[in-house]
Amino acid sequence: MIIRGSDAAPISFSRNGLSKAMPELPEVEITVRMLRPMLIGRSITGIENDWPRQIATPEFRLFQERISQRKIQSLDRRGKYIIFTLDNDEFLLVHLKMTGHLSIAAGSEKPDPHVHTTFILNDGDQLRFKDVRKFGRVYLVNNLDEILGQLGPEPLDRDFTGETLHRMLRGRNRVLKPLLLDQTFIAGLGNIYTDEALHDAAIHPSRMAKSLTKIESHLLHQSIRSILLMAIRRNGSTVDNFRKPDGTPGEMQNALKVYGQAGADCPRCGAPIQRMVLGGRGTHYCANCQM
DNA sequence: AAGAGACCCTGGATGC
DNA sequence: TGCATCCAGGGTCTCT
Repeated sequence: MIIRGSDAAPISFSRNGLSKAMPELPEVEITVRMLRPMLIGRSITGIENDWPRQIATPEFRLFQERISQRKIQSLDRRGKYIIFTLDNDEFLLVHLKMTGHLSIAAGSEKPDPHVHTTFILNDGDQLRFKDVRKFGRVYLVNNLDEILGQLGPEPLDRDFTGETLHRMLRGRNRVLKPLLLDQTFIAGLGNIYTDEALHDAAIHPSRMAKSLTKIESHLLHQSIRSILLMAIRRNGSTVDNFRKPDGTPGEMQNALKVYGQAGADCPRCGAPIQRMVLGGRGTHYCANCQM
């Protein structure tokens, strides 16, 4: 199931005790929505690349050959992947990871030094993939399952209900926070919105998945959906670095209640927000009202 | 099935 | 003040 949608915003906090953040489902969705009307129907006539490892598959020369002269038929999202459907039934996939960013620029415009892959479009404009940390990857495949086959359900899909989540959590002997970050469990959640959803549902991140009651599972389901939808409505979170494809920031960062808020008052109960490391990831929560 | 650790990479923070 | 070094940060893969 592919989500027909919009554009993305990675987040990035400066170093004062906070953290860097990356594009999660809402930011990828925003990116897709913004790029879609600008790209559908246009052709890729060539590619420039100064860091071939950004092309995950196939090998660069083959990639170059296969992408050339391809027309973009549609633009979609699945989890945190951006999917370009090409006119030869191949798919160009982009994962922004932490600092990736896609934008369209005139060919005459001087590129940012962190742009490593540039798709030349038929009218001279360019689709630029900028990525400071070089974690992001580009894939060209003829079978989507090759890359997306293992992804879990889409949290905003109609089929993903509270009952679904309850069934998925039941019997899972795993700590909740790392499980929610596992893309094969649910596709699209990242560190920021997982912390926010758990806080919203008043559930402690270190609870075991199987310990959630049916009511708690339904609450968490509702929180995951409402947090993601709010983030999409607010054009994603921008802290420091993140920009939408048109260069403007998102607004969701102003609505974050726990992520990056260590030491601040919990908006619900006033107790200080804590930070701990769970599954190797910074985790923000309120020890007083998340049970 | 679950979890720990490594790896990818950069730039801001820290130490000297 | 300037330079060198350290390490956070998220997703994925490998190994146990």
